[in-house]
Amino acid sequence: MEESIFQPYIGSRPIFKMDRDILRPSFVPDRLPHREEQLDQLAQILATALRGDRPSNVLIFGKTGTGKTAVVKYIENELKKLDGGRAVQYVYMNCEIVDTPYGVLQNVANRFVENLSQRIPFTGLSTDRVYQMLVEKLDEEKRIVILVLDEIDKIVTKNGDDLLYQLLKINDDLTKAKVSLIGISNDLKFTEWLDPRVKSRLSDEKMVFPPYNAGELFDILQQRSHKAFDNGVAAESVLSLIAALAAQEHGDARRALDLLRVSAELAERAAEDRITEQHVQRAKNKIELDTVVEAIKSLPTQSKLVLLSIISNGEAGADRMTTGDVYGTYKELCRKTGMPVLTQRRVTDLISELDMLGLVHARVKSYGRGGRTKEVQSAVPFLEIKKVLEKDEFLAPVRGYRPKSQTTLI
DNA sequence: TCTCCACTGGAATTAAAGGCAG
DNA sequence: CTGCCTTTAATTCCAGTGGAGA
Ligand SMILES: Nc1ncnc2c1ncn2[C@@H]1O[C@H](COP(=O)(O)OP(=O)(O)O)[C@@H](O)[C@H]1O
Repeated sequence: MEESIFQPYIGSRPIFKMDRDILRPSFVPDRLPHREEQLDQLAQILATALRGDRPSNVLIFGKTGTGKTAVVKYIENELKKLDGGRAVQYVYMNCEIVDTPYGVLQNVANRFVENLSQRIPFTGLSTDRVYQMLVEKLDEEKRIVILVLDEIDKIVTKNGDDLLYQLLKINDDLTKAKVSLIGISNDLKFTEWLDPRVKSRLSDEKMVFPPYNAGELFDILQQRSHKAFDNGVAAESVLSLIAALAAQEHGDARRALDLLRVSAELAERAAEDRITEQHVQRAKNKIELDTVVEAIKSLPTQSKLVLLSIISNGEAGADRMTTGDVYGTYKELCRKTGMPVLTQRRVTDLISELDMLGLVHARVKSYGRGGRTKEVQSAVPFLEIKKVLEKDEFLAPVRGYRPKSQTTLI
């Protein structure tokens, strides 16, 4: 083989076979260990569709990586195999990505539009109008539509349950077609946000996906690694380690598979012929840092300013601070960067968002006479994150910034 | 019990993007 | 083409609420 500048990076000959796709989250294996019950239950519910009747609506609960999406997709594939006439159609919608009523209706309707020129635009129309177009499209044929709303809690907490109310009674407006809803939620308590009528209609059937324990994760990993690697690449001891680590993370199978994939990539890059426990540990660190770095890169500038304020204060020796302290530093950073200064009300919300992303810790605390406020603390390593933040061109003017000594810091 | 410093919920505003009727 | 309307995201404005130390 010719010498090329890419040589060191492409790994001229693979040390071991690895089928990356098999380890990706989008891959649906032909067997889902430890989800037999759920598969059965869902199959039973949806089998109705094959007889031409509308299946019950289903509400599925479970933390991330408990196999909810995998089970739904699996049944979708099975159903398609049996349904020759294509009278049953699946529509999958992730409400974390499409999180507005208009967006959901528009996207669903567009699945049924083949003619590009007739696609519904992403803005401009009224929501009612889009709903009407959706109804028309659906009713063009006799069919059963199974609408899967993943992360359904996201759209409810953000926009209320009006959209769900509308979708649940869409069958009243349809004559030929019938629609069933499958809602998938991470949050067991999200039904508290729902109108009781919406709640009962949506949850004709309820399913709960418990987190996997280490043993179950091990089985899942073993099944996948059999497919993805040659024998011996991923030893049982390595798989148990990964399973144990993922079990600590609320039994997240996605985490486990990510760990396995990244470990394998590290092993491959080091030109070793098997995955070692060291690779796993390194993979864990890499994934953790990568996730945080990605989250920060995609933050809007204002959030970056708030985060930088928190980090700078922390660096200056005040690990824990109040909202007021953050806001003080934030205002100064805005001045130096020429960015507009948002109100403290808004900054409070931005801090809460950073907390949700796990980038900072924030909890409300009362200091008696000192008032009641959030106690804020950075949750990310100062140096690395500062480097990432400072790559933002808007933050260029404050590279190397140190806050003025603030006596009020806790 | 008083009071401090924000938290927090909600309404209102603003600006962007874009369809549609005249 | 113009003016008007819709949705959405981000933000401001307003004001009631509250935990606990002095
Ligand atoms: N029982 C299982 N057997 C094999 N793979 C599984 C199983 N449960 C989950 N997975 C895999 O774990 C990953 C995450 O699962 P997913 O269904 O997307 O989780 P959720 O939707 O609950 O967040 C996917 O790659 C999926 O294939």
